[in-house]
Amino acid sequence: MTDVQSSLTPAAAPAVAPSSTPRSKARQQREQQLLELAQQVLRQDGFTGLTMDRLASLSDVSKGTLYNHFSSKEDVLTALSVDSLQRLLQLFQHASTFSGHSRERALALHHAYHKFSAAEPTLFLCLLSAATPGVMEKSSPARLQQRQQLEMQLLQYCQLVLSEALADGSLQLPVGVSLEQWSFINWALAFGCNALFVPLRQLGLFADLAAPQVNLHSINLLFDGMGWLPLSSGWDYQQSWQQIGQMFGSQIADGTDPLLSPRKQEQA
Amino acid sequence: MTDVQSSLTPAAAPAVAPSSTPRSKARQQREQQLLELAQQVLRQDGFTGLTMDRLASLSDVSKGTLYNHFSSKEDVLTALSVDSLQRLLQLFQHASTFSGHSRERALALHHAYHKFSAAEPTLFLCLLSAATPGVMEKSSPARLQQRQQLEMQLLQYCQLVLSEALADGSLQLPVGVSLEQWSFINWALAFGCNALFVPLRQLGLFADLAAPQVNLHSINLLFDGMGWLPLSSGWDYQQSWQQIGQMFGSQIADGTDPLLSPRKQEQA
DNA sequence: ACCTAGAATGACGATCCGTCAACTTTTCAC
DNA sequence: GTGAAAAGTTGACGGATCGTCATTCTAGGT
Repeated sequence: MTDVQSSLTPAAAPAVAPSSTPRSKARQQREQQLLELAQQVLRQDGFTGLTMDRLASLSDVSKGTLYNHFSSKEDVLTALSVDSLQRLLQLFQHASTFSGHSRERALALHHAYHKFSAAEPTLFLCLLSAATPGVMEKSSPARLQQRQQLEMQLLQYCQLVLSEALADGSLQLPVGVSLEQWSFINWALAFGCNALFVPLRQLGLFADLAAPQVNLHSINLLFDGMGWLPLSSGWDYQQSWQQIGQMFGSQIADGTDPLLSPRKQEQA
Repeated sequence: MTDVQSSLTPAAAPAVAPSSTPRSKARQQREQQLLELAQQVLRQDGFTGLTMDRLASLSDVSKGTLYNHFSSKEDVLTALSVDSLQRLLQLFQHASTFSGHSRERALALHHAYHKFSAAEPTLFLCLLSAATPGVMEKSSPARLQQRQQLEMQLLQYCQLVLSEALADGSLQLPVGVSLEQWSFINWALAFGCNALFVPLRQLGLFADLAAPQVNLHSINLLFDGMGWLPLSSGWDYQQSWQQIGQMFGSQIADGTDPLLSPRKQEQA
């Protein structure tokens, strides 16, 4: 609880053992295809348009097989959220390698989160929906646990950067405050900002240019409040933000919501 | 967009005209009873347990009449979220009268939000669910608009307190930053914190004592980052928090999730 | 007492969910 | 190579829930 320093090297390995038997390998591959398809349906016809019958008929498997992968319709949403978290984890891993001072690396984590929500609004909405009781009540315990575990891993990246900042002296922890608390607060701010942004963007409100600005401002306020050096008054974080954006440029297709995002795979 | 100063006196009046004809008055009263009942069902049997047939059979009206009030099951959830926002609005109104300096009043708003989410987790989860596409797609446009309008009114309270702080000199707006941005950021942080807290609390994790602490810390970080005087280093906001809590003591039943919260009304 | 506009009812059709007995494919022992 | 057991697949089916609508009821006016 107090000292996580020792376990602070987040593993980039997938949350579940890849179980390299050819059987379950093919199984996982098909599951990915199904999730891909579900995503496509969500984008085209909204969350109301996603039904199990439809998903089955559009795919190359039957409904029975579909239910071999997902325990319920809601389980599909949770699975999509797990997928999103795994991709976020990769982005975080990449972001944490940004060459700069520790506060810039923390900014890179926020940037990754923000860019993901902007580039993949549908997946982000899955993330939001999967946090809803109506969905959680009907999802399989296994998948819920997977989700929670991934969230923990993401939080560990936050804690990693924070601990680096403590180590290099650019940040100091006041008495009575824990590392976990500050990383939780970072998580909450990022989640809140993006959760409020995405629906607004979906409605066409809010110029796309405003969102990153406000996001950056919010992070600067938080970090300045922490006393994280260099303060925003003594560093051009606008420029850092753009540099980080360039680093991510190739990783995330920005702007539009691409139809097939993670890997282009046609169903055979 | 730039100057909302003039319209910064939030009205406490209900969002919709009370339309005092005796007909629609009775109609609204019954709608309240139905929402009360729906809430009860949600608490007892979860979001999965809420069906229109069940709601109708438990109430004193038939399904047809139910659908005269709500266009769909999801519309009930949105209606509950509208109800929640109206109660939040009242709490905000009360909070904004706290006698203290402007930063304390802002803290009071956050306190109100936090306490509401802790005292009425079910209603807060309605608020969360109603922001979900699956629910929004099936809700009536009228009620969605009502929700948005109430959110605007709540934001106006944030802007009101911020503008007071600007007026008394305890806060200064940097160039390139708008009042709306800062109030939005406040909203996002509060939403994020509570949205992450509530599910954890539901699962029994997270001691109830930790949540307010972290919440207060997060607000202090944000306000310190804004340079809002007096800074947390020069004022005991822990004490302010408790004083505000006492002020709300009678307004919100703390701790447990009371079965009949807003007004005790038995169905005749 | 009668009439009419509007409200209430609950039976009904439609949709969608999740299951399961029958059927096909794969694996593996001999 | 063969046959049997294990694993996987299928789609028709039962059940649950949604939302509607023709019918019935009621309140208020003449």
